[in-house]
Order: sequence, then structure tokens, then C-alpha cells
Amino acid sequence: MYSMAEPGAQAGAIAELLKSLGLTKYEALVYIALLQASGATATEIHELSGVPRASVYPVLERLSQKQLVSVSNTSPKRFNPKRPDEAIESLLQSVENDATRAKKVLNRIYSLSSRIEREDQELIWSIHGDEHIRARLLELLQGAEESILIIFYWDHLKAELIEKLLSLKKGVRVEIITDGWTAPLPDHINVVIKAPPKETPRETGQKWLAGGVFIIDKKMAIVVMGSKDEGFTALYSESVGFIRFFTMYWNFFSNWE
Amino acid sequence: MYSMAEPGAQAGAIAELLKSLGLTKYEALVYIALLQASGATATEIHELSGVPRASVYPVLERLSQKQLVSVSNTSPKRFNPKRPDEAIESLLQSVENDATRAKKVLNRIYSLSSRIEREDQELIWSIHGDEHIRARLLELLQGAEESILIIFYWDHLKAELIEKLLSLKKGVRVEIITDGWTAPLPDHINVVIKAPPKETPRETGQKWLAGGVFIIDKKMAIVVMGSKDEGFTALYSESVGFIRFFTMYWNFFSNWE
DNA sequence: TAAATGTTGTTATCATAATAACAACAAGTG
DNA sequence: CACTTGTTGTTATTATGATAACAACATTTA
Repeated sequence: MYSMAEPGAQAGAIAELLKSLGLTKYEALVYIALLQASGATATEIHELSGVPRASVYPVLERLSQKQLVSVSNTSPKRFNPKRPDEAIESLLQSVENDATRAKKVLNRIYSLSSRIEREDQELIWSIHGDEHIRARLLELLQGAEESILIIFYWDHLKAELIEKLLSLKKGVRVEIITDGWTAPLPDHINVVIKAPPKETPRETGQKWLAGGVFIIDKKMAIVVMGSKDEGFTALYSESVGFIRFFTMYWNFFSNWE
Repeated sequence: MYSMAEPGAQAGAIAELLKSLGLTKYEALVYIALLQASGATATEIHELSGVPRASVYPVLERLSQKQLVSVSNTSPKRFNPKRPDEAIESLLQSVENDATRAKKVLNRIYSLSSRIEREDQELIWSIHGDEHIRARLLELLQGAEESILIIFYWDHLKAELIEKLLSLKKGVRVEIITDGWTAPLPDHINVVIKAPPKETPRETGQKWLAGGVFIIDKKMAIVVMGSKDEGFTALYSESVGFIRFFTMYWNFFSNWE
């Protein structure tokens, strides 16, 4: 039994997707099986889905609670799936309901709470992981109102960064120090090309060192650094000291060589 | 310690909501606590949330993976929550992504699968539960193209049903037998008032018997019946026998007394 | 300064509940 | 009878929730 055209092969992957809509693995598998054989009996479903026959019954019960399948009153019972787009739409709907309700309450808690003013701006926050840093960085850049200073040696992110910068509103003055630039240059963006700061053989220590400094509106700075093997770390802060330091750093670089 | 205005009291309820967005109970509780004290330390969070101090660390780790909190690199560490609307929006976003991907694949499976034609129309399907029946019924009525025949003695649903019927497109001819009608009467709707079929003392057996018959486009019939204490059951089918039976039933009623 | 105390962050361990998987059986069906 | 269906109970297995113990520091106090 090595062939069977296994739709069950990809079923596992889809099951994962359906889990975030609140289904269990079995519920997902059973539903998927039913789509391939509307009106199947419990046993047929069991065979198609790989779910133990005994488990199929309670699972179908739950699915019919959730309005994803209907049950015939024949003997043996037969089951019918709700059309997938309807099904997913209705699951999503209920998640969205929860989301808006949660949003409402949480927002109240957030604004209502006499949040202890802890001089957030004096703290330095850190983020780990390529993806997280990327997301946060783009988010922060998006919020820029006046000016952005950048030092940038990080090939991986280059394309996305450029795109984001080009999409900023005109009023924002952008100054960039980097090792190469191929995109169009609106007049509010000023690029200075500099060779990467290869402090002698970079292979000493780690390979593929990359990094960047971003200073936004003179009141928020983000520093990214990392290497292929150690992963990336970013710091960001509104602390005046932090900003002053990296502004100096930027100026130093800007006037170098 | 009986007062303290317990925001933790409702926290449990909100935690439930957040679970459908993919958070665990602890993740929810910790995040909620953080909203009340941005920039708190692990210990403070522990005190506010009731989550064991040792558990707070891994939970915060997961939350920061999910981009819901950021971490300072001070000692002790301090934590900052993402603004609740952003947070929820981004969680919801990822669920929606999964949903659309799932929808795509499932629809393909559904349409592609040489669904064994099992003469669905010969089967009779059943639904249980007030809410489920309501939802399905309205959905089916919505799909009507030509005609709807109705026998209706079910106070609970009356308002919604009327609304739905009035919202149908003009082409659909509607014939209703019921015990009372107060809404406006467009000329494609025809109502016959009849006293409920009280087959002598209805208290014999169950109290509050209610029910209805709906025949849509002469090719789909839904029958609802139930009582306050036993709950409701609905049958629906495209079986010709089923439809013929209830059409006769309708005619019988229509010409009665 | 040395000892005592408290805090933080980390790890290991245990408990519990949800889900998954299996085995057994009674009732129904042909 | 042989077979299938539907149901029940029991046992893994996993994810999550909860507790305990500890090393590293920092703070206090004598």
C-alpha cells in the first residue's frame, strides 16, 4: 500500500493551518477527508483520514457542533461537509469576534491603568531573530516624521529597506551611509557610498558580520548587528544617551576617510 | 485581601478570548498584566498575573517570539507590551493568513476530488440545537430562487424569519401558513392565518411544542420541531420522497378547516 | 569587611488536562 | 452466521501548567 495518491500526505500540512482556526488535528483530518468524499460513512472517513475509527465518532460530533458537518439519520450515518469557503469563513468569523472583543477590553485596561511612568525612554530594549528585527525596524521607520539617519551594511535586508524608504512621505529627510545603492534617488534621500568598515580581516571571529544604525527623528535609535552563525540582535531606545552616542557614531562615519 | 479591584478577576475571561488567537492561558495572563504595568520586571509581572515566577520567564520568551513584548537589557530585565490593538491585529493577521491559505487548498481538494456521487439528494440530514438550526435555515432561505412554502409555529424565530423573508428578491413567491403576522406584506408574500394545530391538550407529553416546515424551490425541504425541554431538531433533504411528503402536508394544512 | 539576606534568572522536576490511539463489545444488518 | 456499526472504557502521548532548587549577584547589617 505504498501509493494511493496520498492526499493524506499534504493533509498534515493543512491540518496545521486549520489548527490556528481552532480545530484539532483529528478534526482537521476528518474534515479534509470528508471533502474528498461527501456523504461518507464513519468507516470510510476513518480509512481516508487515517484517524482511528473509534475516534471518528466523537470528532464528527464536535465538528457538527461547530457546524462544519451535517449528519444524516440513515443507518449507517452519513456525513456531509459544509463547503470549505463557508466553513473557514465562519470559523474565522468567530475568531474575529473574539479578537474585537479582546481588543476592546485590552485597550481599556491599557489606557485605564495608571501605567506606572517608568521613564520608558531611559530603557534600552532588545530584539532577537532576523524576522523580528526586520518587522520592528520597518515598523519604526514607517513612523518617521522628520528625519532618518542610516548606516547600513546588511545585504539581506537591503531590498526591503529601500522599498520602505522610497515609500515614506516627502517631508522625511533621509541620510544614508552604505556600500552601494542601485535604486532611484528622490531628492529627500541622500546617499553616501563608503566601503564597509572592514577592520582588517573580518574572518577573525565570525564570518558574515553585518549591521546597521538607524536614527529616527533624533529621538529613537535602533542598532542591528549580527552574523550568519550567531544570529542577529537589535537594540533600540529613546534614551538620550543612547541616541547621542549613535548620532556621534553616525557623524564620525559620515566624515571618515 | 478581598478587594483590590481585581482586574485579575476578569482577566480569566479575556484569557479565553486570547486563546482563540493562539495564546495559552499564561501568555494571555502575562500580557494582560504587562498592559497594566508597562516596563515591569519579571517579579512584578508574576505578582500581577498570578503566574508562578519561574513560569514567567519562558512565557515572556514565547511572547517576545510572537512580537508581543520587547525586553530591555537592563538588570533586572524589564518588559514592554506591544500596544493591544497592534498586538491583536497582528495575531489576527496571522490567523487570517492561515485561513486564506487553508481555504485555497481545501477548495481545490473539494472541487478536484471526484466526489463520489452518492445521490446526496436521497439522503436526509439532521441538525441539532437551536442556534445551528437557525443559522442553517436562514442560510437556505437566502438561497431561494423561485418559491418558498412555509408552515410556521415557532415564536422564538419569528422576528428574524420575517426579516429574512422581506429581504428576499422580488422574484421569489412566498406562501406562509402561520398563527399571526404583523409585518408589512409585499405582494410576493401571501400569508394565511390559521390557529395552531393544537391536537387537543398539548400539555400531554411535552410543553411548548413548536415547529415549522419550509419548502424551497420545490427541491429542498426543512422540517423543524422541538420543545423547550427536549431541544430542537431539524431535518432537511433534497430527496423527492421527502419533499413530496411535506408538500402534501403543506397542501393539507392549507386547505384545512 | 564578612556574614546574612534578598533578588534574579535558570534549570530540573512534577502534575494535570487535552488529545491521540487502541481494544473490546453490544447491537444491528444482511 | 459473518460482518459492520456505533459505543465504551482504558492507555499513551503531548502540551501546558505548577513547584522546587540553585547559582550569581546585589544589598543590607554587624
